[in-house]
Amino acid sequence: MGNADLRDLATIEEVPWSEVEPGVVAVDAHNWLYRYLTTTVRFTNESVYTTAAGDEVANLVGIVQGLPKFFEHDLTPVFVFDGGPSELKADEIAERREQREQLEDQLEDAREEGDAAEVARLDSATQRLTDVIQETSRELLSLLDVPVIEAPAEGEAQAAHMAARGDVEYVGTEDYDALLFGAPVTLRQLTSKGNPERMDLEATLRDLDLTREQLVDVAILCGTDFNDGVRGYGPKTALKAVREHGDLWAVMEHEDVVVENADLVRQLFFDPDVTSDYAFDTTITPDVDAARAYVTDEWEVPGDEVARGFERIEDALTQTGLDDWT
DNA sequence: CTCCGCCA
DNA sequence: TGGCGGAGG
Repeated sequence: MGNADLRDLATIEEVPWSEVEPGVVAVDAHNWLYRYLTTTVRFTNESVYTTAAGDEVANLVGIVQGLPKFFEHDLTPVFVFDGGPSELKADEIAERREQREQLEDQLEDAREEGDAAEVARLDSATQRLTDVIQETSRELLSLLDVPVIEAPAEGEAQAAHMAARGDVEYVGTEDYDALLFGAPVTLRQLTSKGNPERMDLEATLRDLDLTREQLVDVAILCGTDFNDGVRGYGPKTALKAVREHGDLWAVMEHEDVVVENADLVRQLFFDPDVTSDYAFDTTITPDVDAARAYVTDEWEVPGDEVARGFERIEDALTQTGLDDWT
C-alpha cells in the first residue's frame, strides 16, 4: 500500500555525481528535515542535539552535516518549505480536513497495531515540523545563504512546479510523489554515502507507454500519500487496468472498483496549490562564522559533531567556487 | 501477482 | 525502508 509501488513503475537509475553536477535542486524541506531528524535522533546521543532548555534541535545537526554533500558536488540546494492550507475553496478545505482526520485515524490504528512502517509513513504525512525546528532551520539556512522558498501548500508540489518550469534542474526528495506532481527529474539519495538515484518522468512515461494522467491513475489505484490503494491492485494490475480502460474513471466503471475522493486526489496532483511568484539567488556566500556561532553558541550544540560539517562547507565552497556560475 | 510478516 | 520468502488467489 503506497509509495513503494511507484518505485517499481518509475524509471530510476543510479548515476555518478558527475552526471548531475552542476545543478540547482529544489529540496522538499519537510521530507529532508524529517529524514535527518529521525536518523540523527536514532544514531546520535540525545545530549548532542538537546539544549539546556530542553529544545531538540537535531535539525541543526542534520543541516550542518547534510549540506556539505550538495556543495561538494556542485549542487545548489533551494529549500522549499510547506505552507499552510490556503486559497482553497471552502468545500475543498472541508474535504482536506476530512482527509487529514482520516490520516490521523489511520495513524492511531497503525500505532495500536504496532505497524512501524505504516506509522512512519503516516507520521511524515501528518506531522508538521515543530515551530522551533521550522524557525531554527530557516535561520541557519539563511546564515548559510541557502535559498528558502515558501510553498503555498505542499513543498513537494511546489518543488516539482519549479522543476517543471525549468527554474531548477531537479527536485531532491526521497519520495516518489514528485514524479506524479510532474517533476521532470528527481534526485534521491543526495545525502547518503553512495551515488544519487535519478528518476526521470519522460523516460518513465515512455517506458510504460502512458500519459502522465494515466501514470497518476495507476498510482492512485496502487495507493498514494493521499489515498488508500484499491485492494488487489499493485503496480502490475493497476497498469494493466489503466492501459485497458484508458483512465481511472473507466477502470472504476468497468472493474467495479471504488476510489474514495478520486477527483480530489487527482486534482491534488494536477492542480496543486503552487506559486510561480518566487525568486532565489544561486550565488551562495555563507557567513560560516555566524552560522557556527548560531549553532554552537546560541543553541549550544556541542562542537565536534558540527565542527566537521562547517569545515566541509567552507572547504567545498572555497574549492569548487559554487558562486562562479548562476 | 499481491499481500504479509520477518529481518537487516 | 526495502528486500525476500511463503501463502493464497
